[in-house]
Amino acid sequence: MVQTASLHEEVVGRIRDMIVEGELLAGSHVTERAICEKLGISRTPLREAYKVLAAEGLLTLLPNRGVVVSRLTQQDVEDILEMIALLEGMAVDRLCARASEDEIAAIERLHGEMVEHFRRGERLEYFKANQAVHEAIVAAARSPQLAKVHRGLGARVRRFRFAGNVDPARWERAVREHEQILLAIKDRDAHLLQALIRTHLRNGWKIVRRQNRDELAPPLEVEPVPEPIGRRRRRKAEIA
Amino acid sequence: MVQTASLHEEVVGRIRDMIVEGELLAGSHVTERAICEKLGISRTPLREAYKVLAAEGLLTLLPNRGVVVSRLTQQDVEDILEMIALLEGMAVDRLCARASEDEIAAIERLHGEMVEHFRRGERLEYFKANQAVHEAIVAAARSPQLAKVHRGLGARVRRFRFAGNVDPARWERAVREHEQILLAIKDRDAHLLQALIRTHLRNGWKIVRRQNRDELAPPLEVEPVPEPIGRRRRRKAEIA
DNA sequence: TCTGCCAAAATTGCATGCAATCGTCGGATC
DNA sequence: GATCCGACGATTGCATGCAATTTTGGCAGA
Repeated sequence: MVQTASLHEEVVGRIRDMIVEGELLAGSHVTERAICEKLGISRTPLREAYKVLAAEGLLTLLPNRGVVVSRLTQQDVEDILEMIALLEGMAVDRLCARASEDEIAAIERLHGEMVEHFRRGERLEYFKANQAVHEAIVAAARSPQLAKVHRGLGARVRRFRFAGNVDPARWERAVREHEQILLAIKDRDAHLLQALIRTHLRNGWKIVRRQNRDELAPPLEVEPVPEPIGRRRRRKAEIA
Repeated sequence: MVQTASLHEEVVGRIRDMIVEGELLAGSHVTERAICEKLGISRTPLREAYKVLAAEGLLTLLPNRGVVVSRLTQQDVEDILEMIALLEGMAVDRLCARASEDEIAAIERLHGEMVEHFRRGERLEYFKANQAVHEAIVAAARSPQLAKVHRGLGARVRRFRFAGNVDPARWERAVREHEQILLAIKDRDAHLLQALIRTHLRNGWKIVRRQNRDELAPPLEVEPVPEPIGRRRRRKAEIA
């Protein structure tokens, strides 16, 4: 049974896609009315979606002044990728200890599809398959909490990772790294996997950084949020 | 300048407190009107708060059927604590490499306050100071992204950790572990810190598990969410 | 007594309206 | 000419209203 998402959930997905695909640029101000008209919805579900995306870190709320697409510094992206590496490390530990043969077979199948997309030079499909492999690895750890945090972090940097996948040499190397990872999974060699995954993400980051140099906020910038002109005043409303 | 939070942010804080303090029990259904009247607000900011707390994992949204306070299994709590350990491990790595002497001094000061509360047997104050120490350690890593994820995970298990702090023997031992951690911080001994923090959280978990055996959902329960009676129907609204 | 079904009540989802706040532009003052 | 001030338009924050869905209660039939 396909559980149809509520309207605001669909909106969350749509805006997330718009950010990932670059339709909404980092740092840009997103007015409610513009999106409302674009999606044909009213402001209420949109505002609910804003709150969710802000909690995820993709949007930044400016009280009384709307929202902007969050800008990430190079350091931010690096930190998030390091956290992803830690979580995937935790995932492979559990995977080696507890995954069923079926789950490992599923990972192998997804891996095969990914390699096939690589052979055909299908960049977008490869990217999605790559994501699917990483998510299957996390899923095999059988921790909903881990999967949730991992997914949230992945969403924040997906845009940059995609942009980083354009270098042909890196692409081929990434596939080779994945081959090694798959072998280590089949051997349930947790120690090796830790090292491989860490290296894999680290290598990826080098490219991401090079490709996105312009897109990313400079590391030293304190806060890319425009400062209010006047001083903020207190709200009068108080909750009981 | 104190930035007064918007109404829905205050509501988020209030509901979070209500969950942490046990006023809202895990698994209980939370109707909008009840909270609205209790806080003297209308449904709009409350619903926005719901979405944020659901994104954080404290609430679970049941489409068309309201929200329930998320129930965590023993495994969930264990997984979250392990993730916290990983993140704090990452934090101390950076702390050792980059923290200023001022930041370390601040940690030492908070640690001192915590010990003082322990000596006086002030349980709640100790608990808060303990949190402050852990947050100061993460803050010294100077990664807003890391801090954000760490804070989110901490919120999800705060309730259980507090309940776990009632065992006198564990309490004293926790303080001793903190003493060791502080020393390792002052020595900037990242390797030792990793081990200490991991052990510290693991020891805490043993008590948490024992104390909260009733509160936590049993590990094998698939989904604690009450099943709908009728089948779900499709929504008719579609976004453009 | 139990089951199935239908209608009423309760609750949620979304749209709209109004008040408060913010940004801008024009004019007065120094 | 620059700065400060105030009013206007635009935008956000919150409250309320209506439609849709779920839940409940009762009743008929087995």
